[in-house]
Amino acid sequence: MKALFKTAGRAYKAHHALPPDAGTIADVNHDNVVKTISPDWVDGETKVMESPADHGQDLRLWLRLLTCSTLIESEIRRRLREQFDCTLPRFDLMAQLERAKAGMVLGELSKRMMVSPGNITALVERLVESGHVTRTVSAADRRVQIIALTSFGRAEFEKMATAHADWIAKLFDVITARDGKILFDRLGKLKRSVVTALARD
Amino acid sequence: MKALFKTAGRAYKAHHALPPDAGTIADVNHDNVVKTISPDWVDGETKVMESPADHGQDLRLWLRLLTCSTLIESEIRRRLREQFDCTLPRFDLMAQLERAKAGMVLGELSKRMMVSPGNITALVERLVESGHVTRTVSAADRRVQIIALTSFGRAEFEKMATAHADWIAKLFDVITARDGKILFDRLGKLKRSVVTALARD
DNA sequence: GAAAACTATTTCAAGCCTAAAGTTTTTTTG
DNA sequence: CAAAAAAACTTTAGGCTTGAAATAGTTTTC
Repeated sequence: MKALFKTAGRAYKAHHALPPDAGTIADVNHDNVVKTISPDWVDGETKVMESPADHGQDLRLWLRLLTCSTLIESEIRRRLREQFDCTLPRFDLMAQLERAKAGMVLGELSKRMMVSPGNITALVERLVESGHVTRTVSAADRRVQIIALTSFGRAEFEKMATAHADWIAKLFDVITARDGKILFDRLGKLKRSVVTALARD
Repeated sequence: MKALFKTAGRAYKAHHALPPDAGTIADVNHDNVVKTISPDWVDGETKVMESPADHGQDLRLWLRLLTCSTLIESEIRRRLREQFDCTLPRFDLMAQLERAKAGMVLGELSKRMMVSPGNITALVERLVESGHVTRTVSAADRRVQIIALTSFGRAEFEKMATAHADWIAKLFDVITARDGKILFDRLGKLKRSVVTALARD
């Protein structure tokens, strides 16, 4: 595949730090940061706690959630880049295609990946260039493009998917099955809460 | 502030779909997608379940976690853009600065926000241009730049922070305090698991 | 005190991502 | 059927992000 791009992953990243999940965002990566933290934080948190309806609890939960997913996501991006010279969006796109034997329409890819159509255009273009996918104009409807994995693309993806599953398993190593179940369950509730709130518009 | 940029938020986005958190990633945003889903998915999940050490459970948990945070994050980006013509990175940077009365060194910002230094350079540049922050070369060490909120920046930030806390509270509305506590707690465990795994390198 | 090592920041190339404004093709409607 | 509407993409401008290389200033070492 020979270096399609110079960089692309985000090795750092983990925005959002509003009331900073007490000592936890910072202490995760830079030991020397912690000492500078305590006094400000108390203020920040106190302030938040005083707002109506206990927003503080929700905010802290949100920040911790974000910290977790960013931490994991960054690591996966880094490994995909270092070990496979691949980005997460490329991996995701191939993951979608893997289960669509007959290929998938560009718009469908966009919907499933929850990214804008214009984004997919360029992403697919690069994947075509590197020989991972093909793009065919549909005979039935000439507006439509069908994207499918090449056998090379499929082979590459299998390698990455195996490694990926392994990385996740190792990262989640210490979590007991029971806690995993609880998390999964409560995150489901959270998702429903968010979706419900979003629907109220 | 008059339109600093044309776009910037990601209204969609929510990559990763490896074994697709059954019916949940897709059904969240595009009603018409659901019908195309069922058969592929079962296969996907079955396959994953068969892998050693029950990676499937971890993978599903990871995907659900990612779905949740992406969902919330996208919405926040969207609202920041629509209601305040601001991006999440800008908001985050100001949030960091808000609790640093005397300003903060660029490198410190980079560490706290967990993004690369080169990124902060441009972000700060734009915030200086729009009058939200100031950038001063330190007298003690001329390599160092001290970034601080202007009073305008502070005022703008306060408005956004208030709205932001409110958005989160509304999104988390349905979650009981008890479930919130459980989530917060287990996410703490998860974070420790991840950090531990990352340290083993 | 000069050379070497280290630190803070900027610059660069390239990919990611969005919203909005086109383009082309198909479907709907009067 | 022809005009209008809708659908599937592509294009464009512009912000975000990284890793690596370069710049400039400070500290350490001999």
